Amino acid sequence: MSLRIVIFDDNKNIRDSITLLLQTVPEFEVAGSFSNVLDCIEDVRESKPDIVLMDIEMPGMTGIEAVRTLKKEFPQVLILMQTVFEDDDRVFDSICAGASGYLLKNFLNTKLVDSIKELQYGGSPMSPSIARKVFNRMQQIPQLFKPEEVPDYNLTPREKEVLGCIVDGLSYKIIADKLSISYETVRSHVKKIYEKLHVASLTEVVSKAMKERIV
Amino acid sequence: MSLRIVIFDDNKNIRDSITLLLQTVPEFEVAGSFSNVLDCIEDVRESKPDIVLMDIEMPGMTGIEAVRTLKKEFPQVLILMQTVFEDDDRVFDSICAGASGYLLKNFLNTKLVDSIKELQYGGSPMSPSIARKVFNRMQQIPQLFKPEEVPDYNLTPREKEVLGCIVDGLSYKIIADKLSISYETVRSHVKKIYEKLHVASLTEVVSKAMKERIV
DNA sequence: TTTTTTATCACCACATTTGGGGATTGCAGG
DNA sequence: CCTGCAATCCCCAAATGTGGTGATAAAAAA
Repeated sequence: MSLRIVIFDDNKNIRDSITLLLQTVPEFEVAGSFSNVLDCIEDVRESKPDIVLMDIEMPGMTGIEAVRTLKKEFPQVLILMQTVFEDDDRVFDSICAGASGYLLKNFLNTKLVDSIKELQYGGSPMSPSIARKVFNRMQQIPQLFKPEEVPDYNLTPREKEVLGCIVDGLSYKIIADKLSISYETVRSHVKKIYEKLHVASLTEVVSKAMKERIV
Repeated sequence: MSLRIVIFDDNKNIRDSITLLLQTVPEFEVAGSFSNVLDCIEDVRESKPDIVLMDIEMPGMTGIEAVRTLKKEFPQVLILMQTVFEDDDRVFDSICAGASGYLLKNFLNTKLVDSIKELQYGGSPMSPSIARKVFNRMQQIPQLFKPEEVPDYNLTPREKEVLGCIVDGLSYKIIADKLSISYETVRSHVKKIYEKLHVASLTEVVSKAMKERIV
């Protein structure tokens, strides 16, 4: 049983060379090839692909928008981004839009066929630098991935309140005013917070509090 | 120049076979091989590896804990998880702990050498099913990965560098030291940052920078 | 009931940051 | 060539934050 593939890319040369490349694999079938994604829903409805190769930079609508659209209409279709861009925005946008793989174009010749097979068998092929970006991003936002481990530091309610003000960038004086307590009291709370968070400056407090989403 | 690799795995057979496998590659050097991670800091300090292969299931301390520990002490060391587990918890825990790759053991023989090379050249090798998991997870939490509007504030490279240090909680003195510039220069940069971000204190800088993901 | 924790306040000495001025170099664009 | 700007450095005075060592009253836990 053959694997139906369609290509969206505004560059005819690329479409053609991809087509040629894919035709060297018996079980692949290029079911369509389009220069823009304006009618992508119709195109996909008619060509019934298993896998879509999607460029990002295209006239009219971007490939990323098209991914969003297609995934809503055809959730089972696997989409492989193939593009020259590797800025974070476009990479993560594509993934969040529903792409299942992200291949940089300089890897096209050597990796495209393998990547498509990997997609088919439940993988998510990416170029190495993309994979690293993904890892880094996941490490930057740890609390999203392990909602379990939210350190508590057992701050008291009042301390949390003060902490909130600090994170908002308020000075001790203003905090004292806002909470209707004395400057020295604010200081006391801050000292406790320092102890409990194991830090030694306001900037560290803000940084730690935001990273670990205590606020 | 050779690449130093150490292995943590409680199974001697596996350690030995990995060692044999790696020895077939001239530029690889197995700098150590340990059956547990209880002394991993010491082990790594002494063997000075570029890359650590880490099993998860080990007596005493898990490989995931070890990753966290090692990454704190030796941020530059790249860690490749190599394990039989592919439940979401352990996969994402490992990544968030600081691993730079995740290889299932049934891929060891065929992929280990390639994966290590990929790590070295800035990639993050994963077994296909792991990659798919990662994509799925990122798609589940889209709004947090979506790079909404990321205001730029046109900070200069140097200013961004200083900003990074501030967010890390460093004081002007330390920053000056770290960037090998004078205290007064740091101040100049900070003044500029204040202007550009429209803030008036370090805490506001940290807060704003983290909220808007400038860093 | 006694002890601990929480929230409040105070003082001193020291460190760090902030706001206000300037200055020099070197580089890129008009 | 001149202008603008990034990056480097300097000084002073004032504001703000930090570390240490207290204290008191009320509430919660033991």
